[in-house]
Amino acid sequence: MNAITERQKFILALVIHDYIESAHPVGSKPLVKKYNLSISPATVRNEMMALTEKGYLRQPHTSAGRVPTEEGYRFFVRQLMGQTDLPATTKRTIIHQFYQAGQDVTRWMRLAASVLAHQSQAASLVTAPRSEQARFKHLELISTHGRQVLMVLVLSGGEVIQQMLTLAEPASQEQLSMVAKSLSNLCTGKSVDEIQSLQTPMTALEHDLTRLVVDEMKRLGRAMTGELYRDGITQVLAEPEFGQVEVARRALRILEERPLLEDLLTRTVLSSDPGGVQVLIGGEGTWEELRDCSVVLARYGVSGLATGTLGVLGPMRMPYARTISTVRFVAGILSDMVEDMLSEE
Amino acid sequence: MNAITERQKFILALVIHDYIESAHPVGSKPLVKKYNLSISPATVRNEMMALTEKGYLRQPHTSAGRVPTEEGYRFFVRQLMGQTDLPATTKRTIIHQFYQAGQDVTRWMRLAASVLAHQSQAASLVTAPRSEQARFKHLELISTHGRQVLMVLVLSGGEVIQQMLTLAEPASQEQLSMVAKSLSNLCTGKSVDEIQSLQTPMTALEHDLTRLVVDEMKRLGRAMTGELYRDGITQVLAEPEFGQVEVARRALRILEERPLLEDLLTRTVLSSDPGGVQVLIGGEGTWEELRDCSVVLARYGVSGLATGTLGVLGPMRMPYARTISTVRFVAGILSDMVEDMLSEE
DNA sequence: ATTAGCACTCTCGCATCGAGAGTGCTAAGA
DNA sequence: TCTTAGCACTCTCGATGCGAGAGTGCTAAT
Repeated sequence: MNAITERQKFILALVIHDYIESAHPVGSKPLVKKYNLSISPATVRNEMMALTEKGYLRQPHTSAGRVPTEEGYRFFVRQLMGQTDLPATTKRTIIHQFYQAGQDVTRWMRLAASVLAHQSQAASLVTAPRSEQARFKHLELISTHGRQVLMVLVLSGGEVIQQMLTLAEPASQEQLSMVAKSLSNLCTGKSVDEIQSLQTPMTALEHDLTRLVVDEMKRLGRAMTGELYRDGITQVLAEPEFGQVEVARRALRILEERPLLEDLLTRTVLSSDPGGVQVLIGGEGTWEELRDCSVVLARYGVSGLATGTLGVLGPMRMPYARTISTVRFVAGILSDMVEDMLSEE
Repeated sequence: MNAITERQKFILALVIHDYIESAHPVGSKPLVKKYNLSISPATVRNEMMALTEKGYLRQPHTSAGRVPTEEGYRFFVRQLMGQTDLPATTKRTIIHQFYQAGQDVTRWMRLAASVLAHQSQAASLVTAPRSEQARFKHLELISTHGRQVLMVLVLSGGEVIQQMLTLAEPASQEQLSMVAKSLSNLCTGKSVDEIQSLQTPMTALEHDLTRLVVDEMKRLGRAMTGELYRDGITQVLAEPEFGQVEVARRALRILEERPLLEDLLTRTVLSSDPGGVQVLIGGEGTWEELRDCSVVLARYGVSGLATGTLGVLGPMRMPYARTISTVRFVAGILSDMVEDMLSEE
């Protein structure tokens, strides 16, 4: 009984399209006029009533136009919105920018955040790629002064960990290089667990260093997300729905406070595979902070080896088609780059 | 003729104090009552009139209380505000947190931003320490796959630059280590210019690598500020003066858009020595974006070797005494840490 | 020099009102 | 049965007016 007719779908799509564009409740008469519909406002009104009953539209007050509900947006995103793609020229520009950023992961991240923010006119978030099970790649010990040593640990995902440490006994750079080399040979390609259970005989120094390496690898493993890169915070403040500062504040908190953000990511894309795009509309009953917002998230990288998250936060009235294709496109670029990086190594 | 009397100073200080606390224009009668003044409201009014003529106070409209002008705040900060210091317990807590962060520069930065934001209830900004004239410290070449090599370049300020590069000819890890070692010996302690003008005979590979090293060091030198760390953006949105989103947006842009920020830093603290705290009140006629804000900035680190900037952005109605002492304190901690790092190396 | 008294001014909240927009319903037409 | 013209109704929004309250500036007395 509750099946939605084709015409209703059409009108729903129009209403959403118009509302996304204008941010004003959509009335029947202007809608007919604007899109040159061959049906009368009265008919549109009837259909709107039906859509309101089905829960896809609502009216802010008795006599105002219609506004999409969260359910309406969801239906739109799932079934009505065509699979669009970014214009070829836009794509080329973006790819060119990434190309110029060279091999510098930090610059990729910043650039990705910037591109997402500008393309979607919203706030963006990118987390640096991380290996779920990082593998040891290289260890370097650099003598600095007295017993102070700079340890540089390189992992398979490209992560570089630097840590100052103080030796029990002074050691020359030659000795340190020897130790680093032998440990590198021993551990290369091994995971934390494998290194931890090594039974090879070692000197005291080697033993201590191994412990340190294991500790650092574990510490990195515990951090759920890598470094965060954000952009477009001020952009999103320009949206009319954030005219009330409390609304903006509530939404932006989720980008600023790590625990909130990690909760969100953990319960959505963190476990998903790279490729798919997830759309969260209006907090989905779970995230009070996102009540008035939508979030488009995707995971990028190579599953099981090195992955990261990227996404966009904007008002619920968001140009979904464009945003989703942007997110998908940027995720694809970053995935390619991570892949390149891994295959090169 | 325009000398300000002691009593006027006293009243000005009271008005500012009260306004900072309440965010409401301060009237003569409530002021007398609240602070149990031994003079009458009428006298206070006369003094307020004088202060208004001198440009330290103004009235939002004919019949409202007084509000401090930018000039008023400046006078207050320069001459009226006593040198306060953070409570000892607060200091201890902060120091403890830094102590726990170990030697990880990234964690220092994040922590510094967080402490600044929470202590001053405003938005904070910290830039990573950078060497003005970075010196070469160590070079490492790590063979990864085929002709792909990961170059790790360590500079005196502690900066680590990683860059993937592709060799013209394949080379073994042994060969690479040899080259890295000889170049390290050659360049250690040298500045870009010195490396660039080296006349030592080299192999083609060494020559190419030297060029790369020089390029990277120059690139880093061009970037005026290191990585940025921000916090407290949502905190500052809670301040009543940012109830108008456009006001908040205007102010926050300066934190988000690098060019704006670099302009601000360049023309204020970037050339100053670590230690001093600079207070910018209401844009000082130069920064339109900061019209309604104040910024407290300081430089930290070791002059000429490695320095960074930190600061706080909040409404003009800001608890200056507390904010300034917080900024000074955190700058001191970071300076100590940078100093330690440098002396250890 | 200080202060009590007072008239004056301006904001703010509240109620009122009319215009405008858009609806829901009804009844007529295809 | 579906569509549509017509119409009364509802609700928002901006303008207007008004009274209360707060705080000032001035004057005159101490």
